[in-house]
Amino acid sequence: MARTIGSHGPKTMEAIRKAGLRLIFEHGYAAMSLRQLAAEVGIQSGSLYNHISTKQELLFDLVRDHINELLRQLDRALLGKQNPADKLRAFVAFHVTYHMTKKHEVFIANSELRSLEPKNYEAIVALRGAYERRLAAILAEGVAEGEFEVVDIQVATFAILALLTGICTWYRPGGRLTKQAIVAAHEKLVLSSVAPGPAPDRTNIKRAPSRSIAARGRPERR
Amino acid sequence: MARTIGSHGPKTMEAIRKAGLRLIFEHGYAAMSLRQLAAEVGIQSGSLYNHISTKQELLFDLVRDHINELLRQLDRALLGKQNPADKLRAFVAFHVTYHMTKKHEVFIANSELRSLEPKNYEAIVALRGAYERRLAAILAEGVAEGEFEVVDIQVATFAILALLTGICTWYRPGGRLTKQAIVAAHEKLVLSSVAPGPAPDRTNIKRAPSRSIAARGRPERR
Amino acid sequence: MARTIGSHGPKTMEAIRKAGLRLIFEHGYAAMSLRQLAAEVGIQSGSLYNHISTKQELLFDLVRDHINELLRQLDRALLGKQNPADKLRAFVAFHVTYHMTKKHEVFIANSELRSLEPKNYEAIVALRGAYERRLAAILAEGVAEGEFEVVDIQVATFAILALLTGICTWYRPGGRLTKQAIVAAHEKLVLSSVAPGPAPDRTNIKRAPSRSIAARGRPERR
Amino acid sequence: MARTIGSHGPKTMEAIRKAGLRLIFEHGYAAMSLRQLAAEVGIQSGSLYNHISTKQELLFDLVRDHINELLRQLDRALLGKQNPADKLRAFVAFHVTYHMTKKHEVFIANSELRSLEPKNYEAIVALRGAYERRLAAILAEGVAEGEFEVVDIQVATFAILALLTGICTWYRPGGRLTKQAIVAAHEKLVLSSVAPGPAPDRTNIKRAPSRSIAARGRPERR
DNA sequence: AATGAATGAGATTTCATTCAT
DNA sequence: AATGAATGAAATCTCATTCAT
Repeated sequence: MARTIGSHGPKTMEAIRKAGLRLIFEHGYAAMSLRQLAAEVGIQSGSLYNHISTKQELLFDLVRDHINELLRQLDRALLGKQNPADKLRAFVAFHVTYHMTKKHEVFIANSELRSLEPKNYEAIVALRGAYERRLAAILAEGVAEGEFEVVDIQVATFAILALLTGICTWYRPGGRLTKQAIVAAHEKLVLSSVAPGPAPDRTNIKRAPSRSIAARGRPERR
Repeated sequence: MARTIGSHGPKTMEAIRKAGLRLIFEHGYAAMSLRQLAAEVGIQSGSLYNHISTKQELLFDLVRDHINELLRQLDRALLGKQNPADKLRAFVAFHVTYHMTKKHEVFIANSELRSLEPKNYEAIVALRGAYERRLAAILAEGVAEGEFEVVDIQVATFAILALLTGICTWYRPGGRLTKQAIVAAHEKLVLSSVAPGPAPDRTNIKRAPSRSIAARGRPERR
Repeated sequence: MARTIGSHGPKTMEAIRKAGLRLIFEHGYAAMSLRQLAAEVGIQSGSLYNHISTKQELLFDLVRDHINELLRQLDRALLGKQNPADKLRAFVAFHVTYHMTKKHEVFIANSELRSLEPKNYEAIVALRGAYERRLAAILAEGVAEGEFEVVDIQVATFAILALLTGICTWYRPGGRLTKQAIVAAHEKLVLSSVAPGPAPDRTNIKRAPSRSIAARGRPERR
Repeated sequence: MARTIGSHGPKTMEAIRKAGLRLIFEHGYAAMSLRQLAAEVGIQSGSLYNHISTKQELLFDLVRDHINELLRQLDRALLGKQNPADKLRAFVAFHVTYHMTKKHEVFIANSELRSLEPKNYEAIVALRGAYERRLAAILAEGVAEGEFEVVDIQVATFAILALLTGICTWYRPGGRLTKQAIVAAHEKLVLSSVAPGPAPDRTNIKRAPSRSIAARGRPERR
């Protein structure tokens, strides 16, 4: 909408990234055409290639830069937190807040991994693993200290991340709830979810032998 | 000349649906070409049109049929459950189990809504709303009876659904955990998450005025 | 010119090949666009892909099929010739005649080798080597029997082939000379060129140590 | 900001010509992009236009300058030669030597005529005609004096030129033969080829009525 | 004389869809 | 119900060329 017609100079690249994020968020990588993107930026589609090398590289750059930033800021948010509950609360608050601010980036980084070419995919999954391990470590520490209780750390990690990341499918600024309320709602859910508590009314569960977090496999391709 | 190779007879439609589910799951709707799909089935792409009317209709049918089936089976799973905790446990068990069995369908029904044309989109969102309302109602009942505690029912509904649906991004049969273990892990997480419990260490939260579940807006399009 | 509008069925492939030969002959492979080619055939450019897999494959097929045919017919033309002079005369007559009939194919097979991708290039050069070796063998035999005299067999082979192949840059049916006259002119030139005869008025020439024909190197690429 | 890397000053034009010759030789005019050329020279493609006016003009200049130089040097090489055989030997020696030194220029001047726009094409063909006429005149003189025997002077002219020009498709310095040996090999072939000699074993050939050399037609275009 | 960014045309290739057979 | 060949639009990407700086 902010069509800076005949966009020029070093601002063009930034405009491409911003428009790219929005279009991929809305339509998906495969469904976004470079013509659309160029039109959004206000240039001819061929002119995009003065700034990007391929469509695939654009996606890769967007995702990689996002995850790097995410990791950097997460580590800052966790700084100084001592006990597992504080860490977990900080993790949730950071994650939710960040996702409300950068919902395009976050959504894309989760949903468009399958659009990455193998080499790029490997690189991103490695980065993502680092982020997941931060949460897994917090949970493991809490379990070890008896503060938390989960059936399986890996499953809990994935589940909590899915829960938190779900925000960017429905959050829109100016909605019914304030950001703080949304953060609080998620803190309650997550903190409670790992609290020692009501045993499920089932028995003979094969307990997870390992609590190290395994790499998620890539969905099989043909 | 005709019918040299490839499947034929009434089995073809089923083969198309199955291959379509897998290909859309792997590559996404936009990135799946009908040539790919036809090749998977063992026919020419033109022959697909003896069975489907358009690519879009195929997606719509797959998603609609899935959600209808989901609702039907959910209602059966909830049959006879009386108190909110039992209902919630049944919901989780059903949802997780179903998602492990039909991960392609479930994933597509969540991730490819944006690929539906407006009319189809509306129809599906309406169906999905019915499913969401089942969970929202359980939570509301539990809160009313003092069994559950959440900051906001709508947020909790979306969060729990996101948590549960996350399974289909990583589940693979034959993995480290049995199905029952996975179900149990999720039951623990979800049941705990809404248990009356550790107050978040924040105050003055603007409480949600309404607990009716609002329709999620569709992401704005151009 | 023979634009069979809306060309259909199995004739299309033949039309593509014929038009492709002419257009590559006239403009060169790189300068021929598939739109041009399709227009010539009377179809849309996308429709070409019902018959060819890529532009490069079209070139490769045209060149390979031509060289195979050339070899086949050469061997037939040489059948039964006993002494080197008869063989050489037959070679010249065949080569010249063939080149007048198929000047497009011949020209392309010589001038567009550089447009072949490495793998295709290797395959064609191997085939071409077989053709060159036929002539080299005739010359070697003639030299051994004292009927011919050349300074270097490899150089003579390349030179004679260049001489003979030059025809397709200027020959046009209906010109000043009959085909027979053209053949006779070339027979005279080639037969004389290797006849024992006027020593060049130079001395101390480093004689060629080997008379085996070496593979021509591919022009270096970047 | 400007002039960070890459050649500059008056040497740039020479670098462009040299790189252009090599790239056209290797890939052909149509397949050489100005980006490639600029990269080779070490500048941006836009900067080429400080030195050339269009891609087409670059080709034209390269070809024209080459042919002019060729003519100039040929005339110097023929200076003082009296009888046809000496002239022909001098022609061959000059041509072969020159082609070994300037194989890029020679090859392009022969193979890229079709890439010239009509006006440029006419100009070059006129120049080339002058060169061809030098050889045709030598042959005619030799035939008139009874020193040479050919079936048709025009055909012989074209054939000998093709033979001699073939060198630049295979010559590479440092190969098996010395330059002198290569020259000698070609002198033998050419001098012998026009020597009165073995009548072809055919009869009733329609003799060429004219011995003036006709202009080669340009290949028909669309 | 060089850069970097733009243009507008055009390249090859793929797509969903149609239809006579 | 399947094929093979067609369409017309659209995809990504490259091209020669221009021009303000």
